[in-house]
Amino acid sequence: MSRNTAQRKAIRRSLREAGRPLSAVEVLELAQRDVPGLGVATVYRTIKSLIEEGDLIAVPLPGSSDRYEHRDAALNHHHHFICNACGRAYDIPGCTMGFEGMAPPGFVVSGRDVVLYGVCDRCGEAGEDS
Amino acid sequence: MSRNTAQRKAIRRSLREAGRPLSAVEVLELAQRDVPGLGVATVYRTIKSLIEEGDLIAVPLPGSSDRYEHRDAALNHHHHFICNACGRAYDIPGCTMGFEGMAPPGFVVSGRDVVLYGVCDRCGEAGEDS
DNA sequence: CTAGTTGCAAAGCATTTGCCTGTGG
DNA sequence: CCACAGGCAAATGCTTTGCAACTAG
Repeated sequence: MSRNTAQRKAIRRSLREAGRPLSAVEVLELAQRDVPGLGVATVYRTIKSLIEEGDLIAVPLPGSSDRYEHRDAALNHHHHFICNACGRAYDIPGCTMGFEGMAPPGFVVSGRDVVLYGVCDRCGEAGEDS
Repeated sequence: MSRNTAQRKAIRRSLREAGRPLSAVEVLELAQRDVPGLGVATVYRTIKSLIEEGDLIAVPLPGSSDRYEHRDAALNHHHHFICNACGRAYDIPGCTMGFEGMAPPGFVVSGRDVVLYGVCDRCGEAGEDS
């Protein structure tokens, strides 16, 4: 069913090699290196089908558009980091718990999202010349 | 500079009485009880000016549009809960920490968002007739 | 009186869909 | 060959903005 076209290959490769969750635009830009004529619609359509196939998961973040990463990366439960300088998202390994009991009575907790904000290593380096 | 119009009063009142963070549409619907002709644009504009005045804060949530709540409500640091059934957002009192050390070396953490998902008390009751 | 405020409608953005051409298998 | 995939452009949904009429102070 999936026809393994050049564009699909480029999109998969971008996500695989990024090592962090990518936004649709980031995927587009990376994949366009392989397939210059690639359009946004194709990126969105391919991402959606990859999610349906179970290869990719969507990472919703507060205040910014969804990122996407390989299911494998999400298997070991982790949280995310957003750089206030460059806006990139990163994975943070490790699972924190103890939230389930925080909810008021009558509320049933079934999941959680933890997002840290700050400055990433790359942006930290760049601004160190104080 | 703020002219204390009927619509502004209605919007402030909705947010004050809700007791939880409201989306723009929720504000609109509540405020329209007082001012039937109220338009969305006014809600967004008023919310923005209330934020600039420091009365309101925006609450960005993963995967859904921003909610807004009184600054006072946000003063005692807290997290948020989103009901998977009705989509409403709630405040959860209490501050969890110990995240700052989780970031990889080179990453500086300056803030965090914790969002819990599940079923709220209202929706829990409704579905209890099993 | 008159600058800030409002409602409406149009403009922006990011994402989605329709449609017709292109192509992998 | 031909159904799926892709590119373009139009359509969406949410938020913002332009503008002329309106009103609080």
